[in-house]
Amino acid sequence: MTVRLENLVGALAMRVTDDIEDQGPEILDKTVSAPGSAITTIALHPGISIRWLSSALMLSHPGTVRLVDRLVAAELVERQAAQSDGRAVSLHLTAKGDTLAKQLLARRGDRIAALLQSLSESEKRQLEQIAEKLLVATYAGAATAVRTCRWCDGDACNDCPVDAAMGA
Amino acid sequence: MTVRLENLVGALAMRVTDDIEDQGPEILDKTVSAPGSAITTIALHPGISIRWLSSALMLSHPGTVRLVDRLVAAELVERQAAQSDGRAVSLHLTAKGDTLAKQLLARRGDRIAALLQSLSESEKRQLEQIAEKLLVATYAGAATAVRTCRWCDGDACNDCPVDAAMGA
DNA sequence: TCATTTATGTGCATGACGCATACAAATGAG
DNA sequence: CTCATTTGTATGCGTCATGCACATAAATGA
Repeated sequence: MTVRLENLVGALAMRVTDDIEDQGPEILDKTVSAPGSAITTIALHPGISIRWLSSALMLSHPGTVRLVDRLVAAELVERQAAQSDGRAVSLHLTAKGDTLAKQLLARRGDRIAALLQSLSESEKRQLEQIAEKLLVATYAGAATAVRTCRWCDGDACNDCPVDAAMGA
Repeated sequence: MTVRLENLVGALAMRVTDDIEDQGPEILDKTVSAPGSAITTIALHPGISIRWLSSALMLSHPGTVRLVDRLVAAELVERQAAQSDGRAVSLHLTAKGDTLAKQLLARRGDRIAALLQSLSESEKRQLEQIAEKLLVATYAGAATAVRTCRWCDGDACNDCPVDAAMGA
């Protein structure tokens, strides 16, 4: 039985997620949200492998290979050889990709900030504590953490609760 | 410049949205999240037209027609003639569709409840107030409201802040 | 009455995706 | 050290969801 709080949280979460993801079509050509998530995930984890990227995007392995193909063709991403493992691919953003990542993250921050504008300072402090607590409670392994953080802004992620839970 | 609070809220929102949408593949065959959103949207707005459904799902009009075709073929949805407008289609769930909607919403509620479990009673009250305030602040017309509420549980939506903003 | 707008449906082409498979590198047992 | 197994990546192939352009039907208004 769903109670009111749960329902409001669900609705609000979708609203925020929409605000974040709907900018893909605006900046990228007209593709879906996956390319945006890929760009920001690579920005957050330079050198990430295709395998980890696929789990961040909840995409099949071949699907991720093809997505990276498209990003490479768009000159946003480069495949490099991983140092430790000869099979693995080390994904990095090009200068163009880095610019795009900054745009995506800046717009994400702007939109969330606009949404939170109506809160008082005390409400903001409450929300920050609650969000932090929930992110820690939701931690369930590195794979889900990489997925949860796929649109995170590394510069704003000081004292990341997910990282903290990961270390524990 | 994204601050920590904004980043945490964004990450948490994606986490909750994932929890809600990822059940599509589990219950429906193996389609994406759109069918689930369609089912719950029709459950919340019986008799909704294809046009409004398309704006709730952010899908093109032809894409929505095809999606409804699939749902009708799966015996989850029925097309009925709208009473006031001879062109419009009035979408309703079949008994099978209604059962599925209840399953989807129940699981959604369970997952969000599990997430919120770690909060104290006072934190839950704080979060409910904040979520309500943000949903009101984010209201931007009926189209976005239908979209924001596309996964809402009507039974849990007493005193819906979005409806209230819509009336104002 | 008729032109315009609105709601829905269809032909067509594209493109993203998953499955099965292939290949290359690492790992481990003997 | 050799070879079977596992792991990471890439490709052939088919499927299916999607959008665009267009068609049809009903409502609206001059």
